[in-house]
Amino acid sequence: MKNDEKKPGRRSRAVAAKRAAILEAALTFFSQYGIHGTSLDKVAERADVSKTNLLYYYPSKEVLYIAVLKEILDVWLAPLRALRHDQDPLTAIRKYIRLKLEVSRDHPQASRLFCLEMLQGAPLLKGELAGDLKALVDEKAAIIEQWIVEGRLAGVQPQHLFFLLWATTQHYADFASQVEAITGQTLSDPEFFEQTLENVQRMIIEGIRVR
Amino acid sequence: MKNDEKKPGRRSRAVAAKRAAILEAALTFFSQYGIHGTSLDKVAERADVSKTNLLYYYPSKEVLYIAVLKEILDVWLAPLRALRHDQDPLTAIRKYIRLKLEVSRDHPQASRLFCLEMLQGAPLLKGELAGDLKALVDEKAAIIEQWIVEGRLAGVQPQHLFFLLWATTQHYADFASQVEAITGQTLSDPEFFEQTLENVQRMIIEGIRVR
DNA sequence: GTCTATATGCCGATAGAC
DNA sequence: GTCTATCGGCATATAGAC
Repeated sequence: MKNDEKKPGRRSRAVAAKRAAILEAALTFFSQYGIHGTSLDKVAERADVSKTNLLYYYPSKEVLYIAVLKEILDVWLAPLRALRHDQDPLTAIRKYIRLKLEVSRDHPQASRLFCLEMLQGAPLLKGELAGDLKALVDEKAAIIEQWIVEGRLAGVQPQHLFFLLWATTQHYADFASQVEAITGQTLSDPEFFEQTLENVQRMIIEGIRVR
Repeated sequence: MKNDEKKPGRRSRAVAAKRAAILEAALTFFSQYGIHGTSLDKVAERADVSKTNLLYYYPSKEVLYIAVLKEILDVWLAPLRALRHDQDPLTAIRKYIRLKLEVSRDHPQASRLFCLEMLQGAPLLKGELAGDLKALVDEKAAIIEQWIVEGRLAGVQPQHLFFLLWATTQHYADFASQVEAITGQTLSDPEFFEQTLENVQRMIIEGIRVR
């Protein structure tokens, strides 16, 4: 209690580890079955704590769910934050695609939970969406627009470009089972990852019209 | 019982109407809350039948869920079926984007339920995915490849092109709340629909590099 | 085919000892 | 902080009358 935030001692470090274990276990199930399809028993078992103990750290299922959501939102936003105007437009977007595809490879569960939340109308994320995300997107959209004005990027509406980028990169995480059913491969296969990256970058930058 | 399939009489027509009402109500809830987040009470209420009666027509929740899934799979596949080799490649793909975007506008719930199922690893659709879908995709991928060989389309791997097309068009249904949070608009607004279509078609066909 | 009543099981959350 | 025991509610599904 004394030093919960700063200079974590042995005790609070153990506590933090436990909270982290619970969060991770929760993400595993929430991202696949949703909040309703997940029982606290399962989460507790996976995190190797008792259900009562879990409820000691997170007083209700919804509190736990929101805690998980907040964590993943940062992961999801990180690549976009990296977009700056003092870069070459095409290089920047190529890099953005790589970063986002890495998220799909390394944090597919985060991507899926985010998607799940959106499908439901984002009831628990509406605030963040209208606030933080909207502000961030507006800021980055201005960069895109400037590039277009400078004639360094073809004329498209920035929001639609973002949607195209998000949708395409997340697809490999959210629809992984479909991707696997059709290609027989996963992003965790380095060869398939590079091949995917190459194709996505090329299609978005160059389009599919023959020159 | 006599003529359940052919020449539906008054009785079986009434039955069919009831089954349809149940399916529609079920889609409404399943697509938003998933199978676990949906109670049969709610579905029954919405379809204006008693819960017991619902269970008479669909003996279990899972049976009902699968029935709904099967229905929407057709809707989802229809645009792809329309793709033929004897078309101009770019015209065909432009049209495909329009059809798919119309599905996102007119059947957003179907799109969302499909997405939800994918997120879970498509446990109840794995069979169809590996069979029907895979076959259809292979067939259509061959068309794309032929266009490429003929020099009428830029060189990309057909599967990745499909993923790009699917992801982008479905995004406007599945992430509608995000789209609305950022643009303040919906596909049901005709102006926004045309603007979206225009942007998506241009980005995919032309890319974002300046010429 | 449709109803009322109910069996049955699961799960979130709390009480209270230690 | 962690445990055992348990409450209370909800939801699927069935039994059986009409």
